[in-house]
Amino acid sequence: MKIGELAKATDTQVETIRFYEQEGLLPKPARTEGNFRIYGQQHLQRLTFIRHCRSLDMALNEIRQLLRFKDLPNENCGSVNNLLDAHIQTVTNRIKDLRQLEKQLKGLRELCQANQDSAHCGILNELSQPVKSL
Amino acid sequence: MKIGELAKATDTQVETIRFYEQEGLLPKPARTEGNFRIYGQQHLQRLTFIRHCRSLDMALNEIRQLLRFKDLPNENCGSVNNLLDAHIQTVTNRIKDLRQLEKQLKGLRELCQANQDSAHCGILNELSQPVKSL
DNA sequence: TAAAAAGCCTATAGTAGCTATAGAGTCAAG
DNA sequence: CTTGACTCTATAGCTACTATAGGCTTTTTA
Repeated sequence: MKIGELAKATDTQVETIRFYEQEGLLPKPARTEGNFRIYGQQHLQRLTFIRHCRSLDMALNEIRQLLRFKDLPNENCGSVNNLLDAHIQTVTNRIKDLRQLEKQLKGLRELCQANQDSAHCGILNELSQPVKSL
Repeated sequence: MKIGELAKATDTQVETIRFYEQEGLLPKPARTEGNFRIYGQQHLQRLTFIRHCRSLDMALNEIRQLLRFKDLPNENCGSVNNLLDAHIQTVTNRIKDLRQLEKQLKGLRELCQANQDSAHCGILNELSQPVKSL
């Protein structure tokens, strides 16, 4: 399978695949005589794994760790659980932050309902004040 | 006021201030004989505005636009409202995405409660499957 | 008064995870 | 045999900073 086919099969950009190789997430594949990369089922599976993790917003470093566990099938998988728990916590925290932010933004938005001139715009005036919270 | 004082007054890193200058968000200040930057009240106010916007997670480009409106006090501020509305929408969407993600991650986490060996870990196995949704 | 410490300067590279570009080579179809 | 699609490497760009190196200025301390 050439890189374009692998790209289609995993819904990934060609450049991204080369980038993962460079990052050591995907092993270097064999090459044709014309120097084209040739991939097999193992690559397909590994890239599928990576993309699935990315769709869950995991960092490449987290994925690197998960791949290490996958490569050592006799290891205890408690670390996988830990990693996932930590990631869930990160996401939960981020949601909390964003909700807070949303509230602030909506409050700010209410300061100017009319279309007046900038000099009297409640939003611009408020933004000129020092940050209070957050 | 020297750069360090401005940094303290606005709770900003010195490097960040120089970066804003380079980006054209802060006007170039006067210099002392020894080539140190000297800031006045205007700089303080402008940086306060920028930092306030950043604390609301606005992009530098959005801030650039807001600054333009601020600099033209006779302009109609309808664009300010539009910009803010768009930003609120972005944040709201991001929250929605993250909630969905959180759900998926928690579902994934339930696939492995025990500490077994990696080869039988429900999480690693699931991650090896192609992405279905999202 | 001299030396040490703190602060400032510029220029450059690194962070994350790609995306885009340039310029060249390879391959299949018409 | 030429066109077009695909591939190759190397490099730069994106965001918003942060960090580093190496050198100057100013302030503090002995």
